[in-house]
Amino acid sequence: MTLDLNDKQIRILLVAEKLFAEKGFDGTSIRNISKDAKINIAMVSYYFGSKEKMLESLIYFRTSDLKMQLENLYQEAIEPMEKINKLIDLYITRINKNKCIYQILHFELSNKKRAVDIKSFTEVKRQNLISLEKIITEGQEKGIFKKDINVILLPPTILGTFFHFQMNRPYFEELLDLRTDEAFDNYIKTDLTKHIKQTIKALLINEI
Amino acid sequence: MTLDLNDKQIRILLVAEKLFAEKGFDGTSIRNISKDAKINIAMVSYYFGSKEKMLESLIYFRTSDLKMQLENLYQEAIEPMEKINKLIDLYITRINKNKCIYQILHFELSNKKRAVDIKSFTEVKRQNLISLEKIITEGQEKGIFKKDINVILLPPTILGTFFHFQMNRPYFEELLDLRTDEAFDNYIKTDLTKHIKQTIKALLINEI
DNA sequence: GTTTAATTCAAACGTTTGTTTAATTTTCCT
DNA sequence: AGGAAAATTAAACAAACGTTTGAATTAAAC
Repeated sequence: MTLDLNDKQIRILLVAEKLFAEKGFDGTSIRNISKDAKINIAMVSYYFGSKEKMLESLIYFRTSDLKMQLENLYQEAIEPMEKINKLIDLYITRINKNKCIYQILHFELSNKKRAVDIKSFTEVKRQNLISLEKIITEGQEKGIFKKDINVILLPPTILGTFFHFQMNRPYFEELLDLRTDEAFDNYIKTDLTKHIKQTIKALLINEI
Repeated sequence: MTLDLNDKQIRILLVAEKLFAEKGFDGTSIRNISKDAKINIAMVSYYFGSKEKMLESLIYFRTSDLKMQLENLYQEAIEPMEKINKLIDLYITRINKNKCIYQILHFELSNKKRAVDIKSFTEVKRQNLISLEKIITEGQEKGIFKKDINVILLPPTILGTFFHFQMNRPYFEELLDLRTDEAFDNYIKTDLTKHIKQTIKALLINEI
């Protein structure tokens, strides 16, 4: 699958991304999108074929470049624990920068109504897992990490903790008194990131 | 807020719960629900007033009894670490038994389109946090848990890990070769639960 | 048994939905 | 400049949406 999108197509996708994230795919009409993007309602069908195909284009547009990021990380000449920390930073920064598409994916992945093509995204996850496994093995061979680690369940803990915090934003905003966007983002960058790093580190090095 | 639901109303809610979880609130029509529940389409408006009010009734119906469960746990005469393990078991069993409503809540909590009344659910979360804080303090006073623990971020790690695993079910089904519902549920009850318990234990007792 | 209230139903309501049409405008190439 | 291709438009399409209506049926009360 390849995408060759012009400026106008990208503008439509950006508006659609925002609205899908806010109101869901079914909760957003083509008329909503065309109004915000200041285009005619026929343009969506003209450029993408249909509303669903536009969603597929959007997902591919936002996830296809993810592939290479973790592979590069493995090649860096730093300690395994440092790689893990960088990996967590990378995940949080990346997802925080692309909240909308991950919000959409989060819903669409568990939606039985549409069989939207997310093979490309699954492939990304598989690749990332392989990179993570390599880092863990490296750390084990150096005697830094302990032996029995369920690598498959590490991403759910890293991503799950972060997503859960994002999904319940209003609740944590009030609980932690984070009234501005800046305060909330800052808490993620400091306390939440620190918590996740601590959690994973504890899992990797402490014998229990 | 109180609810006095008759058998037919509950039957409607159960069908709605299933469909909302599968296809989303906006992705499910009243006609879908009435067909599956074998009732006339007018009955939803007749009993609940509107589709949105039905959602509110459903959320209240499913979450109002949650309140007391954790309070009892704190009172039990067992070690703090054992209480934490029981708490994790309780969360996983409870959510696993009520997958549908948590799937719905997960989406509705972050949906800007509807301002559905979830105050009752927020209150449940607050109460649970207080119970958890009491357990942690008890463990710290006994010298079992370490001092600086970010209690607020423990539920996101417990619940987030579990939800992330549930939300990406098709991916993990293939990755872990869990082809039947039984195999999947069994993996949750054994490996995933063990992983979460290990994670939290490592956070509570290991100095880093 | 009659009356009153609650329930159920088919039909219709006015909107909104995603998509298509056909005419028009703009862009690009020679 | 002229003609083919691409882009844009308003209008219309049938289908689906949530909700309401008013008559028919059942249940409850006296």
